[in-house]
Amino acid sequence: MAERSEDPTIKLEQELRRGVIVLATLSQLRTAQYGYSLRQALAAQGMAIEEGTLYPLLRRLEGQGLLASEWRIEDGPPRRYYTLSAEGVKLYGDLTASWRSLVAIVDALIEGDAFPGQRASQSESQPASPTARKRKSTP
Amino acid sequence: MAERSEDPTIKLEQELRRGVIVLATLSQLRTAQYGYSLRQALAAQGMAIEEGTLYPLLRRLEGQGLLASEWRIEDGPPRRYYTLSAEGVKLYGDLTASWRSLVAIVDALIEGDAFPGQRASQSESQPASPTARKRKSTP
DNA sequence: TGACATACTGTGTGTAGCTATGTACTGGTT
DNA sequence: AACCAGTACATAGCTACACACAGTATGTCA
Repeated sequence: MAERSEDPTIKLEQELRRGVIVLATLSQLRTAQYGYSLRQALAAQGMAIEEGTLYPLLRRLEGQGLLASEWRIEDGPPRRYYTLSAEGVKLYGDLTASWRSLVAIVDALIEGDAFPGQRASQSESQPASPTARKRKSTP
Repeated sequence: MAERSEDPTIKLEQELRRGVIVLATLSQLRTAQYGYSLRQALAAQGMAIEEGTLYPLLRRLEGQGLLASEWRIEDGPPRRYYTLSAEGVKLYGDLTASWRSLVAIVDALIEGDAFPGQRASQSESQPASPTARKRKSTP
């Protein structure tokens, strides 16, 4: 035995969260924050991120020119504060738009054919025909 | 050896989509489908998935006991039809719930402190987390 | 007979989160 | 002073996975 991680639910939920980690991070960096406070702020809102994930992420985003950082000395130890760069602001806007359209698509998919129990919001826009797609007209 | 998109936007949007691929796939398998038709159905609803992604995914999910499959011979070539197993149905329910709570969290984050541009006013779907956001860590 | 769409399989690669660990400073307690 | 917990950042190895880029084979139509 000793079969670990045979519960796919956890892994898949992690995968779900994985995609939005960057978006969540950027959303908090509209005001300057340092890693530790950022992590606490995210956790307080239900979006916990491990240190080993967050710190490399911040450096990666900075390396891509999306964040700017600087060391600041206050009373405590030196802290590296991160903020969105101009490029980061633009990307954040793009990502937000992508997020909204993705939510619309997925919501439509999971409510596609009636599923009892719960409903989330409106989903009207898809005239998707369930059958009759055997033929594809191509230019 | 082709350097693909140095544009981080593309990559990050891919990461966004990555998490929901399983959820989208499962949502369509409440009725039996084979890979190719599944792929077309998803693409028709705005959720295109590459073959090299979808087929291994289906086998992986089957290996985890979430899907059941069988070959069927009809007029065309043999097709492997997939459907949700009992376990898959349960996981699909769990994942859907996770998805909804994630959407609520992320929506709260990106609307956290007013950002000009666009807003999604009618997305008050979940009364899930009336948490005290606007947390500000001030040392 | 070719050309193309259909339908599935396989391999390689790059990205990236998670766990675990290391380093260093701070403030409080004994 | 020595210790320890919390703060704050960093790195290494492991793992999972989406995608590109092939292949293989069948069906249909000009």
